[in-house]
Amino acid sequence: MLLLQESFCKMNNLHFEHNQIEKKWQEKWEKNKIYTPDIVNAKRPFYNLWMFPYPSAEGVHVGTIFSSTGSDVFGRFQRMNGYDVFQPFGYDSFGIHSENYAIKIGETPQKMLARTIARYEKQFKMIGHSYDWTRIVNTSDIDYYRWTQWLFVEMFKAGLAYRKKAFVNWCPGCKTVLADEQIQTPAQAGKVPPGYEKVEDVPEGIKVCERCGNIPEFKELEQWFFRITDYADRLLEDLEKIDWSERVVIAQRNWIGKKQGINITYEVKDTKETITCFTTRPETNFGATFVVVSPEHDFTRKIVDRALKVPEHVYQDISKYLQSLHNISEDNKEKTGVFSGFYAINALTNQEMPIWISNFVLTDFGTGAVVGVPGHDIRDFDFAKKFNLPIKRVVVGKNGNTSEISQKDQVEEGEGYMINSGFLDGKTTTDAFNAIVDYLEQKGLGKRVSNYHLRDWLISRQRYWGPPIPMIFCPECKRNRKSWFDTVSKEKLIHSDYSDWDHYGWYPEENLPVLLPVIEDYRPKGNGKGPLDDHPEFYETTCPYCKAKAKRETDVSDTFLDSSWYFLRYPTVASLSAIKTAFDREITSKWLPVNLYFGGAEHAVLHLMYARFITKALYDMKHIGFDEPFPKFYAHGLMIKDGAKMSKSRGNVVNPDEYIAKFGADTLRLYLMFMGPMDGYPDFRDTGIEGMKRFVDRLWNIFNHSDIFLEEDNKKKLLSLLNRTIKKVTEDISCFHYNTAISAIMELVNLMRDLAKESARSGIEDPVWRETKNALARMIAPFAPHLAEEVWCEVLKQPFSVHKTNWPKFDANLIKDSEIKVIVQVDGRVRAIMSMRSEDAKIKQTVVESAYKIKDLDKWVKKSQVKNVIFVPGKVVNFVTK
RNA sequence: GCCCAGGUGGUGGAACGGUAGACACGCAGGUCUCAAAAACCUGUAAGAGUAACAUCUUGUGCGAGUUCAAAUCUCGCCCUGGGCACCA
Repeated sequence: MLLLQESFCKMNNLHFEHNQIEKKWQEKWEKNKIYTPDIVNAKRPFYNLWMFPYPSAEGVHVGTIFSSTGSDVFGRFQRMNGYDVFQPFGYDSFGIHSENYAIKIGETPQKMLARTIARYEKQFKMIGHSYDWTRIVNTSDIDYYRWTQWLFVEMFKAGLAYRKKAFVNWCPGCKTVLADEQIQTPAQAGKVPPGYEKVEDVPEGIKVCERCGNIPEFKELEQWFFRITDYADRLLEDLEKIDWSERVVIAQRNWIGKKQGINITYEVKDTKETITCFTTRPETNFGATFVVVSPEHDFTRKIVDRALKVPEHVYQDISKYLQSLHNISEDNKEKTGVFSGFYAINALTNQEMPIWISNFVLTDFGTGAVVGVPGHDIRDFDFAKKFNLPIKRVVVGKNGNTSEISQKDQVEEGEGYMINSGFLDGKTTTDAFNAIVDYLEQKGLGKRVSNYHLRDWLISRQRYWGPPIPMIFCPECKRNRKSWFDTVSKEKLIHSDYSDWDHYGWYPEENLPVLLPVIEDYRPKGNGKGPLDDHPEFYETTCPYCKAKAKRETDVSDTFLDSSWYFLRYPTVASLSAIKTAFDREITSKWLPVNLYFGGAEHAVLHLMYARFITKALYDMKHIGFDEPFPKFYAHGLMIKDGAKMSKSRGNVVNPDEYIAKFGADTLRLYLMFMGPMDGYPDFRDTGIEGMKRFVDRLWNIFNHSDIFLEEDNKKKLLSLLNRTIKKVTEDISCFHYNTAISAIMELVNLMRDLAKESARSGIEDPVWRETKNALARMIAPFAPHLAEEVWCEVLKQPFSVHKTNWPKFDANLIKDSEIKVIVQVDGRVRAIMSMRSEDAKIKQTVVESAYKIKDLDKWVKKSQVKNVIFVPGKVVNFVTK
């Protein structure tokens, strides 16, 4: 026995030689294509999708691996549950990130990407993910972006793409347009804008260019837009029918920002003019005392143009005021204003309300005009105070809750007076709202409307590295106009947003792609045009319809368009039909919608919104048969380092390569998954990874112990824990609680280790021991795929591959313990723990009786004192004396 | 200002009405060794208490409440992280 104990210690000194073993299996998996499902004939398709990365120059960091491993664990789990798992991989390689880095290192994006993609592939293969490497999608490939262009054309044909002048973010440092996501707070960007010393000195609300730290300006440019606002209601309503992480649903709901209200039209005294104001609180309109229009409002323009006559001194005041606004910088949010000289009539009260012109009102929200109800709105109140306008409150009945207003006390001090609207008494705010809106609509004074926070999607980029927008401007052509009429409803055609829409035509589908030419001067120019605008050999063309001289669009599309449909491309990409279509109809209906989408919550209102929109548009065009791309989306958290998001500019990026080399991919995977819950924000520290390496070695040692003889009770003990572990691990993986799944496995391994120590015998292996190892190898497979495969094939001598075997099943009968613990409480405090037969523990009388027999219990309670006994079968008995 | 997610040992975290701190990391002591590393064993919320056990008390950001029983449910605060924000 002593000798065997010694041999156990020796055995425990075995190390899992990850370097050779991991590489060996990675090669064998790829060679045998075990992760490549039969796309056409698969019986139980499961599309397991991870948000594809953009191949950044710094390579993969551990934060990326935290996320991708989370997805991979689930894919491997489902594969072992008998699904034909399709887990593809690709690169979001067209776009501003890639281009910016190429500029920085003075190389073309094409050259730079060839290198970074090769590096990414190598790194991802080292981690041992079960990707189908035969179906790579790369958004900058011609075979991909020709279909992105096709998608653009389809959107245009459906009336969902249009041009208008718009203000865009312009970085004076980089001399280029910036995407919204490139504008960050100085703290996020880690950059201090010019004129400030430290990040802390910069006032709140100022955002900067993530690259150079300059404060972006607004610049008016003519741009292509996608009409996502047409889908606002559906994007909102369909949130109900998808199973997404709740926080992402809430983020989308807020981003769409639907507000129901009414546009009330007021007549302007002594003119034929009217002013329409949007309000969500019409029930308080009896308390309206003024109207404010924005400096850009038509009414203001009419005064400036002297179409509306005002006394000369008023005109001068207004001119002076408008002039002063030009000197106010973007970040100066001080409210100023000037009286317009006119009055609007409140039809509800027949009162005259002075009309003011002020930067208090936003031009592009609602109608650009606001009715001021200072008795019920804090900002209206501030405005009224500042310019000495009257303040009125609307009386509220007992049940009404209309009067939650912070400045109530001030108002009641005598600043204003109360009036009774008759619409509020005894009503809730909603009832009052509906009553007044019905009333106003009947009288023809207003119209129910909804306003949204969501804006149309600005799709043009004055950049080089993206798909050229496949449009042609033909000064002559009328034929396009005809086609345009055929496909688009009249209502959309007369939309004032179109400037010269009737001269734009799409590039015929059969002529796609519009190739992005290889040019040397690909840097952004800073004059509001893309680099392609310097290349007549690119933009000079003939109209495909009338053969007149025409000009190509020289802007490229937003990178989010590339990623808004990539999941449709994956299943088709390796097939023959991929040359002829963006996505094969049949294959698409077999594999989509995506069964599980796994990715970061940071894309909540960008990628995830755009992808839903494009899917709905394609559904309406009858290209696909579903209108939600991701019925199930799991939002994982984000790995943190030293309290901040990992990023190169912060210098806190952790490269996984050295950890993989030193500890192995399995150890790193286990470590990352064990750090905390998948939706958390774990701070990466390498102090614990050695402990995980120890666990991997311990596992390896356990598997290499076969000389184990188990006593009967140990056998029972092991079987019971094994089955419980299978149950727990199965449940935990199903809901992405990987950290507790791993700890359950650790508990099983700890028991095995204890048993191995006391049960070593030479030449005998207990069947229970072997069964346990067999199940353990399969349970560990999603987390440590290499170790599991090595053990499965080389130690347990099972047929290749563990990743294609069945997930272990538990036997509910073996989980039941014959002895269970019952907690004995007195007044809710634990005073004893009884061990008893599980059948007995379910019977109240038996439990109570045995509890009374416990020595020392009378220290806490006497039978005579007990007023009540609470009994939870098999768990608790509580003696209540109070 | 609004919305969301969180506050549990020295650390990451478990438990999410029924033994708070599972599982780890770290630390301390020990075994083995000439020594070290590796491996293994023991201890580890705080306090009281004991020769040593036993045992008790207090503890899940703060304050109330519901309950036989609260980290968990309810209400009100405080703090941290994230998102949105001149949105009428």
